[in-house]
Order: sequence, then structure tokens, then C-alpha cells
Amino acid sequence: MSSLPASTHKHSPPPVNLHALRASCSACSMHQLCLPMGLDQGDMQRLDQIIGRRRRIKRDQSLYRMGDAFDMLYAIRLGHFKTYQVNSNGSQQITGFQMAGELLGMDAIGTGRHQCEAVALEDSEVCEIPFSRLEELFQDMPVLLRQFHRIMSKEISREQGVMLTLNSMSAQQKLAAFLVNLSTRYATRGYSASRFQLRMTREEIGNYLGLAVESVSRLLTNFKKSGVIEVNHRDVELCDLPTLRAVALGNDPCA
Amino acid sequence: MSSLPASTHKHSPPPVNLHALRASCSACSMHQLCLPMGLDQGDMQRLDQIIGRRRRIKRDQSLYRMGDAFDMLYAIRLGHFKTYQVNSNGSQQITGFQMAGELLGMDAIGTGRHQCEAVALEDSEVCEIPFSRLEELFQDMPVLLRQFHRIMSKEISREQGVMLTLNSMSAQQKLAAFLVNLSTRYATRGYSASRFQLRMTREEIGNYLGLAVESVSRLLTNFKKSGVIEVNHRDVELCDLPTLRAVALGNDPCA
DNA sequence: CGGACGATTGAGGCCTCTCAAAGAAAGTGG
DNA sequence: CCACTTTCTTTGAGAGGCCTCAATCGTCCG
Repeated sequence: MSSLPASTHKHSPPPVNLHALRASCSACSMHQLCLPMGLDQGDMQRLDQIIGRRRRIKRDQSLYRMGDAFDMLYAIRLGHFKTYQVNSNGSQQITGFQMAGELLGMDAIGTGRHQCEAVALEDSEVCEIPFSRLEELFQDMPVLLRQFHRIMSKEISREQGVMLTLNSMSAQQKLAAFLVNLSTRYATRGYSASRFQLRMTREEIGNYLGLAVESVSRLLTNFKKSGVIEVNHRDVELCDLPTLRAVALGNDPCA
Repeated sequence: MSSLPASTHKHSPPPVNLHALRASCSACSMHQLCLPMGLDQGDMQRLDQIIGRRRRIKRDQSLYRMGDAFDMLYAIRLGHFKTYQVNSNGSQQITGFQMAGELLGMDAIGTGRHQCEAVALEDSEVCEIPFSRLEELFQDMPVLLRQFHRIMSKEISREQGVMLTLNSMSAQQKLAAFLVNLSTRYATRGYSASRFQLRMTREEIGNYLGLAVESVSRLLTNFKKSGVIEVNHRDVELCDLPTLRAVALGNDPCA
């Protein structure tokens, strides 16, 4: 970001035959989940025009770092990210795992600087959304503004849910809730609710949930032995989703 | 909210001599912290016009409940609130303590229903801000919109900070960080950073921080014995703020 | 004055962490 | 393609921080 002049928006529009390659919102499979949700064709094109480019982020690469100046929001087109804050000790605290269709960078609006760091969990792609230009669009496009508010509001709700999880659940409940949450989000995106790959390490899961790596590992093994899930490295199958949900709610059918 | 027809905005403007009583934004001591921050006189009056009334909420009374339809945001004029979600077990999880100048209800925008419950910790007053009318103002007042985004963004950041606190701090650190946080917020409002009253019970503090009441009590006693704080019931004095900050960061000068 | 609520203090137990080690997988360089 | 390193994961044993249970005390309020 800081390595580029702020002239991206001065690029002349690409020729029509390149339009598909440019990956417009209307062509994007995520547009029903993402910022353009609810926009008509015309408005979606206007949004497209301000989205500078799509950018590839390799695994383990940072999209932005703590303290970076805030210019852009990022919509994940493809792949997965984690966001984390850095503790006073220098250790990281993961605050969320984001997947395609989700927006990154909203926590930076308040101060103008990024409050956390976003790192790709696998090779990923994001759409860069210059925030000042987005603000201009807000003046003309109430539907877009409304959708933006919905997204920010839901992020607030999500974090409240995490607070509840962290504070009032046992380790077993936390992990069950985590798996159910992933399942739901994949289902929303048209993927299987019962089979998916974990994009993060056990350590990252533990960090997010406030558990030691060893606890995560042990709990996964326990779930496997109970027959609730099948797990092989990163591959997970939720064999008994109802039971897993029950565990997350604190009803332990094994006990 | 649901008990009133949505015709509040049809009220004719009050006579000028009642204007002061109506507690306009410009007359409010919180206007530099609250939604009207940065607005010029004219814009502030336009905002004033949509703010229906100020409403008194008695101690222990709900401002809104989980599942209530969302119409309004609320700006706290006076007093303190807690917000909490209700667990599957029926137990509550406090997600925040709010004081004058802070906005309540933002987590409801995403779904149109309140995701948590807000209860007054003492007799309080709020300004009711009809959200649909606020959205109309956004179209004409970019400065207001920007401030609104800043506020929402900061709420996201705040919750990320809480996640970090809950996950990676010892009980002692949590409580120290909690006291420092209150201190900072009171200082911002022109009150003493070192002497204030706790508006919440020990149990509510524990609930918020993920600690048992007994732990909170013990820790407060320890801090008192160490001479870092003075505490008498709800009255707290932070005698040694630097040390308290150090404790919050994980450096225990007593150890 | 008495009941309810909140706060404090003590004793004991459990859940989860820490420490330790080894196996498995993935990536690296020859 | 294989040896090597690094990273990730698993499993075991033990310790500790915080919770739970229980009782007492102080305060508020009807």
C-alpha cells in the first residue's frame, strides 16, 4: 500500500474484452454475501469502477500490519485470512478467521490506522476498495450504505458472540462451537456443511479460542473417538452435526 | 419503542424557551465525544431535530431487550449501562459497560433486531435517535456519516481488545486492565482518572472478565494490600496508576 | 428490625496449562 | 528422488490458577 502512489484510480478503464478478467462484482460468486448485496446492475457497475484491482496474497503474507495507515477495505474474493492483535508481550492474539465474501479492515476506520494484522492462511485474492471513494458512493447509493452498515453491525455482533464463547464455555464447548461456526459459514457459501478443510493450524485454533494447542489436539481426538467427527490432519468431517451443536450448547450427550 | 406510534417526528418543534430543556446536542456536555462530534452549528441543529426526546431509564430497567425490533440508536446522556447476551443456559454474559457519550444499539443494525439487552446500572438518560431518519441525514451530511463510521469501527476495535484481554491475560491482569480502562474513560470525560465509583457489582465485573465473584473480591483485596488501590465498597481510588498499568501489561512489580 | 442482596474469606478440587518427548507431515536442498 | 530440517501434531505426566462450595459479615431498604 505505502509502496504505491495513490494514483490507482487514475487508471483508464480497461477495454471491454478484459472486463471479465477484471473480475467485476456482478461476475463474482460472492456478490450476494459481500458489499454489493442488494445493488442493482447500474449501482454494481459504479461500485466496480472504484475497486482498483484484485490483489493476490500468498500464504503467510500480510495484507496489512498493525499501525499501517488505512486507505482501503478489502473484500476477500478467494481464500482465507486470520486477523490478530499483538500483545504487550509480543505474542499474537487471533481475533478472527475470515473467508471469501467477508470484509477486512473495518477496525481501522476509527483511528485511520490498522489495529490488527491480517495474514493469508493460504494463497488468496482480495478486492481493494479505496475507502474515500467508497464514501463518495455512499452519498448517492443509500442501498450500498445500508449494506455497509449491516456488515459492520454484524461484525460487532460476531465479536460479542466470541466474547460469550470465551467467557462462558468449557474447552469442549468452545471447540464444538468453533466447528459448527465454520460449518455454517461454508454452508452459506454453497460448500458442504459437514466436510471441509481446516485452513488454520491447531495452534491458531487454540490461540483464537483461548486454549493450549495440546488441548485442541486432545479434544479433537476425543470427538473422533466419540464418533462425532472424523478428522485427518486438516480434513474434517462433522459426522453428527446435531450432537456437535448440542455439545456447543453445553449439553454433553457423552456424559 | 413498540408502544409508541412512529409519529414522533411529526411533533411540531418546541417553543424556543423550552429549547434548553430539550437538551440539544450543542448544549450537551458530551457532544465532543458523541455522534455530533465535528458538526458545525447548522448540522448539529439538523441532528437535534431528528432526536425525538430524551428518555429516563431507571436503575435496573431495560432500554431494550434481546429480540426487540430495532428502530433507534441511543446516545447515553447521563448514567451507565451494561449490555449482555443471554446464554443457551439462560445465564447472562456481559459484553460491555457503557457511559455517557457512548452509543447503544449498533449491533442491531445488521439483523433489525437487538442482539443483546441493555440495562441501566443507575438512573440514566438517553437520547433516542431514530435510525431511519439518521440514514436520511447521512445523505446530506458526510461529516456525520464519517463520525458514525468512526464510532462503529471503534466499537469493533474495543471488542477485539476485550477478546485479547479475555484470552491472554491472568485474572490479575484482567482486573488491572479493567480498572485502567475505566480510569481512562472517566478522564476523557473530565472526571478524575484516579477516583471514581464502580457502577457495577463485583459479580458483574467478574461476569464481564470471565472471573468468579470471589476472584474479583480477592484480587481487589490484594491490590489494596499492595497499596496500588484504595477500595471501599463501590468507591475506588487508583493510588498508583503506573504500577496498575504495568500489572495490566503483565509486569508484576510485586512478584 | 429483619430480610435480601452484595462482599469477603477460607478450604478443597478440577479443568486446563505447562513441560517434555516423540511421531508425522511438509518443505528444502543436494 | 532421497536425506534432512522444520513445522505441526499427538500423547503423557504433573502442576497450578481459578472455580466451586460454604459460611460469615456488612449494607441497604422496606
